[in-house]
Amino acid sequence: MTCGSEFAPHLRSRGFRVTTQRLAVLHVLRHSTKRLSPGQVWQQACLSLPGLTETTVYRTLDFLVENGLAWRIPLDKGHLVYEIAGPRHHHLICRNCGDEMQVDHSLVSRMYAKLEAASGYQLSGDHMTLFGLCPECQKSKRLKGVT
Amino acid sequence: MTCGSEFAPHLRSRGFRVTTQRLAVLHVLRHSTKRLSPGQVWQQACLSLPGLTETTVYRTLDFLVENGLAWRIPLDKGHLVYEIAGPRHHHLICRNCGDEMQVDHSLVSRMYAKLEAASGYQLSGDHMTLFGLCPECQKSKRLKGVT
DNA sequence: GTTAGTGCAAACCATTTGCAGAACG
DNA sequence: CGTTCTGCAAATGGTTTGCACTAAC
Repeated sequence: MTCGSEFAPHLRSRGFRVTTQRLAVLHVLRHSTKRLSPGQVWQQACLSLPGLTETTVYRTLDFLVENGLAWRIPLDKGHLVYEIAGPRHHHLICRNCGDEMQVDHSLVSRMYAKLEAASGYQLSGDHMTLFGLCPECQKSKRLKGVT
Repeated sequence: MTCGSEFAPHLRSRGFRVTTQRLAVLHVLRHSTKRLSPGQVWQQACLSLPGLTETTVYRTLDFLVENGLAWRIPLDKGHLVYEIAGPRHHHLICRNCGDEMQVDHSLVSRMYAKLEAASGYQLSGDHMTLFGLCPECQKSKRLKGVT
């Protein structure tokens, strides 16, 4: 559970307490290459902090999202995954093999501008997750109708 | 419960049965200006078909999504809403007042192409929902930190 | 010492499942 | 008539809540 120096000031400066539970959850998110469900965060955080409660993980994740330290992303069937906040990017997920790929925000920033101009909305820093078929699965076709 | 003539052929031609329950759910989706949660679909469908079960609504919605007659969209906190399938478009939702606005797919089609070119992925006909502040709520600022 | 934050256990609620009966074709 | 689909009721499982206790500051 390193990461204390990375996140503690951010928390303290806003009047929040720096607890081992929060650091454990932050540590897991910070070092995961994948986005994680609450259950997965809990399992992994338990390794460094045995006894950690699932309840606390839920509360901590909500807390981190509200304070801009983590992002919450709803996947296709409503399941939520969490990711450490950082440079803005988006994800493509393969409907067939589940592969996840990151794409830089620069690829879509023009579209954001276009949408704002057309709608008058001021868009949030939303994370987008789009679904499709990865290059490998396109080759090995003969799928059950997934598009 | 009109809509029979609109959807029945599509169902029958694929070997599915045309039931009053399916037509009732389709009717609700077809005539709603908003996207609806399963519970909302159930409530409204019950008006035209008393006795309809929530279970059946869930099964029907899944069925419709799998067969391309409806779209399932996960909102920010993982709650699912459903919408009748139709010409491709996307939604902007105001984080403050909840207002929903449609935007045409043409505004984002170039981005889809760019992403496919950059990633090698073949993207699905995904529906995007982005969040932000609608013009009205931008004016009446003094919000609780929503962005 | 105060108060925010946590653990525990119970409650919650939307969704899913098994099975017997209804109704579509 | 055979099979798909529905209703019912119970189970499920992820998430939330209340409250007493712990620990950060």
